Amino acid sequence: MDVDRQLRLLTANAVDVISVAELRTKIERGTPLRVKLGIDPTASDVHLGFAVVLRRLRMFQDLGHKAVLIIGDFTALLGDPSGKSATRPQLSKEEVDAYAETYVAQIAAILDMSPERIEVRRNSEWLAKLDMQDVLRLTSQVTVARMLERDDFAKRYEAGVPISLMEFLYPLLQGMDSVEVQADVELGGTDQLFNLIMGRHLQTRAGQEPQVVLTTPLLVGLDGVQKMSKSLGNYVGIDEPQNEQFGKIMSVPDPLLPMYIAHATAWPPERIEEISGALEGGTLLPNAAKRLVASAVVDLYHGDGTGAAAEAEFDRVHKDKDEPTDIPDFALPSGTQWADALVATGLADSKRAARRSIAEGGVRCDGEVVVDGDGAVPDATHVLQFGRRKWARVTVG
RNA sequence: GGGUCGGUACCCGAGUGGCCAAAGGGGAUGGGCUGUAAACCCAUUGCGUUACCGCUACGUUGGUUCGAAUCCAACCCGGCCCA
Repeated sequence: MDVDRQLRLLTANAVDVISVAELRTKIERGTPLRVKLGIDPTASDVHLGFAVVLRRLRMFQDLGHKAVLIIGDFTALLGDPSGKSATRPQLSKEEVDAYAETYVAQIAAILDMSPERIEVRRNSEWLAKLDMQDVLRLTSQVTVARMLERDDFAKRYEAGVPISLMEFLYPLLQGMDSVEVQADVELGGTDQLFNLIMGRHLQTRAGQEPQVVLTTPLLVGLDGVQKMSKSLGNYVGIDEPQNEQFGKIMSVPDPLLPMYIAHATAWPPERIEEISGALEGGTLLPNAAKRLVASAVVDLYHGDGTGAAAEAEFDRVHKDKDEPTDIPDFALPSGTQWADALVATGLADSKRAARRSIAEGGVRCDGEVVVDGDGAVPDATHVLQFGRRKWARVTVG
């Protein structure tokens, strides 16, 4: 593929590219680039937000370049402060190992895992060996003023929120990774910009050609405000059931649509422009656009055709107000009270919460609003609905 | 190291002896409207079979008191200023 087309595909919808000229030069050499992506094994679910940068890496792979995946098993022990306005809890080695394993398994759904296209490394490999002298040499390469330029640090410092000295080490260690694997390019979310640039700085100091830095946007989560993350619960996991994914995407606030169109799917740039253009021009309604995105995402992670099935199910439940097809079953002893049944099926968090919802008319049994909060569920099989979205089938007796 | 201010529920934050499971806001949940969007309106928001009853909870531990988030002591953690 010619260089211009490669550049277009690789940089489309990216936020920062430092720099396009450097990237062009590297591509023109014709040798496969080593494209680094660091993953922080501190959570177990890969979601659409992280998929953004993974898809970008996949694109590099498809164009003949080599992915260098760094599992930050050592840095995870420090806790990356990025984007958090607080120090992240440190994890034990065992936790990190467990997360790393499930992570890599899920990543395989997006990346090309064939050995000639990917190299997976753990940064404990080299970081664990550093002695105090190495660390001192490393810290001497960056000034405090430079560190405080980092947006996150600057804000926290300004706000009087604690910043531990250890956190200053994080960008340095991540930069060391780039030196160690001799990265040509490093990818990351926009919150990683500072760390990525640190890689350039350290590589230059080490006499290497600096890596090109390419950042992708942070996908905003379902709440419409904060970046998608597992801990905020505003995410769509790539592992989630198709109906779940479809429904979640349908609940994305409209203003986020252009972002989801551009980054949640694997559409080529032309298709993205076409759809976002239609949306902007008013020839495509938000609801319809959202359906396209939702369907495309489901197809992407569950196989072609599954998006249409999920859409049909969605209409069945939300348009025709029918029961979903995949309601979980539970068996309960005769005489179980409503509140206990709601807790036992996981629909309610506590009996108090269950009672509250019953009192508010938020619980239905076989389509009828449950009124008698103190009574028992009659013997038989019933379909319970809690709120609009939670369902359970119970067989009592 | 010294001085000073502070640590309250998911988050922010009020509360300085009983009327405090703890104001207010955010978030979340349920309901209405709707396109499982937004905006808006109503309600709820520690747990326990209703409860003005019990339990748990205001950094930790111990103490004073009939009674403590509130007073005392020690300790732990943090911000700011000085060194």
